Amino acid sequence: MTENREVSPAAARRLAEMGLENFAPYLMNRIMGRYNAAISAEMAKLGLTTPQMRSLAVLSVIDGILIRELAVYAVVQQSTLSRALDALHKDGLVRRQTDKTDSRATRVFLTDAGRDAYAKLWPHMERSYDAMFKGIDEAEKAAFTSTLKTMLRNIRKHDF
Amino acid sequence: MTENREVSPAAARRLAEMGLENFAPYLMNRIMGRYNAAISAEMAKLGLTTPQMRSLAVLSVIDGILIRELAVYAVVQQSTLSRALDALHKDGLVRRQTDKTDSRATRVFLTDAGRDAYAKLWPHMERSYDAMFKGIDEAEKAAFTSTLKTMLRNIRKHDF
DNA sequence: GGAAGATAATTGCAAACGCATATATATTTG
DNA sequence: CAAATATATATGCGTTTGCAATTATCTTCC
Repeated sequence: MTENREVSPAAARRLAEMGLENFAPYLMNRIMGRYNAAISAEMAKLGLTTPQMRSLAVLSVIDGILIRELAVYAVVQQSTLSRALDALHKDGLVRRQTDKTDSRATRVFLTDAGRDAYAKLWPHMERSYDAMFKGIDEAEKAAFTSTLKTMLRNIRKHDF
Repeated sequence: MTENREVSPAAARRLAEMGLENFAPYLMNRIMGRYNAAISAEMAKLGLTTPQMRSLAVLSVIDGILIRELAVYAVVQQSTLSRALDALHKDGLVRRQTDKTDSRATRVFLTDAGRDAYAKLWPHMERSYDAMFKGIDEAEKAAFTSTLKTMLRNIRKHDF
């Protein structure tokens, strides 16, 4: 059970040897592909794009966040986010406000209408979330989420 | 219409209550966002897009796969894949071949040059993979991957 | 304290994407 | 067995995306 071997280490195998179905990034892309497609199909009915719905979701947790931080949390490019916020603002769902101590920066806030839109959106996110974990007990789910947190800490470029 | 629930179950909480950092889809999107960005930055240097590199990776495991199956494995839309294969073919990395028993369908094969391209590509994928799991022991990694497999079975629309 | 460099957000533009449709072939059905 | 329906892939076209450049402000450092 040693981790280091003289020849190629356990992890250093080719994809074909370990099999696609044992390669976590492949599985995660497959799963998130489905999850995101399901959500965005629902969102399209409400007239929201993925960056828009992610912005609303993040803002429901951290209101008044800086745009550059929102881009990280929502996992969208800042230029894309900028345009998504334009659309959300035009629909009256968010408002932008220049930061008090740094006038280059902008904070984004949900309006009441934005909170209503999020309230419509969340049940869909929750349904997909529950579908993902169907048949997985709380202990396994907790362990899984804990591993995810470690992984995010491993590869993130920001402190959050 | 499914199981009738008198009150909201434990999972039926709003995002703000559970916190973004405990919401698995958020964590997975963050992690895969970084993973995919890291890989695609490397791939750009080799002149490959994400659909192209995913096609090569899948073909390294399942050569001669049907295009519609490849689209599922690579998690790309079929129209996008069709164009990605055009590019790969133009570069001599894959070849298309009409299926023997169904002349509507096309199978895709790696050429020798395609296999070489994949050989250059894999070390980058592997490095990111190892980075993700840094500090996570084999048992935890195995449990995590096992949960992923269950999740994929839960939400996939195909038998593979 | 002012020039040089860093950072925040936006925007122009070309490339990539996805939906809907087209084309060809298979399968089902009356 | 011909017509209707389904499936596999490709493509036309409008939308979205991402890179790079822009504008504005802040920070550093000589």
